Amino acid sequence: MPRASRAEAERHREQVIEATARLVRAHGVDKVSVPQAMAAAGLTHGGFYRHFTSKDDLIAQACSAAFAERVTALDDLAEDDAPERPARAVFLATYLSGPHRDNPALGCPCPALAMDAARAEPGDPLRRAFADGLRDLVEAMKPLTASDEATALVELSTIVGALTLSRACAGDDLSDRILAAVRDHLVGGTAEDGTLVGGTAGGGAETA
Amino acid sequence: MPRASRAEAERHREQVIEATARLVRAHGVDKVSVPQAMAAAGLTHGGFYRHFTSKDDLIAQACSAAFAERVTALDDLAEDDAPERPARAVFLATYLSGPHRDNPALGCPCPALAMDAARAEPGDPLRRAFADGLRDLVEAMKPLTASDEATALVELSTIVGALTLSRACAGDDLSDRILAAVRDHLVGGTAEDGTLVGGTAGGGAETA
DNA sequence: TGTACATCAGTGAACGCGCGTTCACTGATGTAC
DNA sequence: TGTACATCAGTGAACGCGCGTTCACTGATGTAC
Repeated sequence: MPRASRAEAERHREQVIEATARLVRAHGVDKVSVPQAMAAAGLTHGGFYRHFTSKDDLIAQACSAAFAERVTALDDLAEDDAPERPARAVFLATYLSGPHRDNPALGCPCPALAMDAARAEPGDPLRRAFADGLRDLVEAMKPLTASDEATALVELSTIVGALTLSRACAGDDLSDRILAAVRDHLVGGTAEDGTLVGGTAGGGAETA
Repeated sequence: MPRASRAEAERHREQVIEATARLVRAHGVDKVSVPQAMAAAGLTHGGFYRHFTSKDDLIAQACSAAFAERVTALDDLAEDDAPERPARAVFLATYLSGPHRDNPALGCPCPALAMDAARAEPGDPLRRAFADGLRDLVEAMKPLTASDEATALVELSTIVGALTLSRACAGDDLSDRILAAVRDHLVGGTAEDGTLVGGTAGGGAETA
């Protein structure tokens, strides 16, 4: 493959970013290599620097792509809001589900990338990408939870912490108990919004 | 230093574990090398395998040490409980403080190590060390929050998520707003336990 | 529309580096008498 | 208590490996006429 057309090259660039957005959520920033990311688009590593200025550059773009993907999903969810199937309850139950815990690659970038972002140097583009993405995600959550930023931040903190901890002890009884406890707390009996989602049963789709 | 006494060797082992417990919380499992960990006890890397069977072994022991350190701190805090200075409020305000956000090395292992544990292979001793440590930490929290496991899990999830996110966007306005929102939510006006800790002011000690 | 040529997407070998781990060696410690 | 010797904590060089990055090269694409 000695020379691709501009359209092909642009498609390759997008494939690399999308694949990295998945790989990085599943395995962490340090465990995704340039050769791996390029291979995901069927390319060898040599051409990497025609698309990106550095590995850090790619990682930051992958982080932004992951947040953008989630914001779109949240916007779609908010549009499908209905009294018998409140978007907030659907969002929380899906977020706090076994499938979301077990499939970080397509899940929320907050639990997956927050510590990588926290450990990035001040000049690392990942820091800005994460902060900007987080801000967008909080904005997208407001219509679902309440219009108040503080409430959205508390609710996001709660579900991010729950998913983070449940992933860390996956395979242990405690993992499911964490998800169930937080699900009950947020969408169970005493939630501000009345919802139809009640008990401690698991399940839910892969993304939210 | 060709041959240390057994007592010295044991002290070296403990120094390596303690130093690694700090390094690993600050920089992550992948960023702490065997030479670094040994250097923290004034040793070269060659003698590493007289103390540990592998790097994974050291990391797991460091994780356990970090949890043990925190459980001790929590037990001490519970003993100092007083009506005018409720241990729960002290714990939460300290946990959700700027100093705790900015000093992961001596802080809670949950936000610092959860994703490293989540990404460890099933056979990796870090997974078991984290799950066991988490269980101990939840037990130690019960006397502070409520005697109910579910409540402790919800509260822990909330503060772990808040610290994780605030670290990821440290340097940005949003970082302080996350900590303030969750602090107000948990120890502010509507908290189940009445407390004396009220507003949105920052501060607090380094550990809790 | 057809030809000549510059552009540049992708290749694959090479670089220097730090990693986890191994090993022959040193010499003080710990022990047996 | 004093001596002889085995033990073993720590040293430092070496291993194979994969990493991020660079670079000379290839040849189809895109463009100028």
